[in-house]
Amino acid sequence: MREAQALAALAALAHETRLQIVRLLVPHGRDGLPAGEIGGKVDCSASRLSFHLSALEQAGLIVARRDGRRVIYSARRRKMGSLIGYLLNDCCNGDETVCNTCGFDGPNGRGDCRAGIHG
Amino acid sequence: MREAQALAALAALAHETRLQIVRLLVPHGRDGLPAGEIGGKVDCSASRLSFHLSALEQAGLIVARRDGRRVIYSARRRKMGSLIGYLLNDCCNGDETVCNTCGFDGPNGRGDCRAGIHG
DNA sequence: TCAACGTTTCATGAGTAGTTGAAATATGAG
DNA sequence: CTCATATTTCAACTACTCATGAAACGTTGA
Repeated sequence: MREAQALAALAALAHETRLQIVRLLVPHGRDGLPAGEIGGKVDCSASRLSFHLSALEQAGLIVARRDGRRVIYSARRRKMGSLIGYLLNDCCNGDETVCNTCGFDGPNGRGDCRAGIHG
Repeated sequence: MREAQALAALAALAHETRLQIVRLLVPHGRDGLPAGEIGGKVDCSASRLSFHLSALEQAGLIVARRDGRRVIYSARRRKMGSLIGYLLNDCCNGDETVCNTCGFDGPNGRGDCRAGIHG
């Protein structure tokens, strides 16, 4: 990921509602959620929600598709991964302290990443 | 890391100059760099630099100490790690696609993290 | 104490992002 | 076609962030 993209993604995530939206969408994977349902969970007006969804889409973090009269949004998880990769590698240069602190706990349990990286 | 902290950190990083500063400081670890030297590398006026350094410090991403008439700034690498951990775990729920894409390449080479996490 | 250096603070103005409510658009049902 | 639903767009306003240059602050050395 390039710096410009990373900056756009960071700016998009640096807002409470938008971060909530991403957190909500990631677990739903490709299926995503319709805008209305997202609005019900993050508690904001339709126009505000649309604004934030548009901001996230422009930053490449989510993608929209139409399903009948609803619009389904889903997280672009590779983009999120790229952003995190940028922070780890380009920004922090794979620094050991940074890596050791990220305390990853994926499907195989906390510490997997830490153990794998720096032996 | 809590959401509020993560939001503050993301907002701080979502600026070209400030991202550059962090990138510059991380490799210097605890030793850090004096403000003037940072200013020389990121090419901005002294007052602007001071503003950005202050923003990063308030977000907890860097820390300042005085050394004579100079002020030395260093990256708080654990904070960066915590932010990345927040993005991976709290925000993305340890999602496999996200993790696989982060393409970590720490000291032991690209792919360590990927291999370690999801078998 | 004085002058020089390194850095921060302040006041100001410009630009950008965020919120709101109303109106507009797009789709599906009757 | 008309109506209801789902979502987006628009205009207006507020609030915040950013940049600039001048002034102030703290430290060192003469």
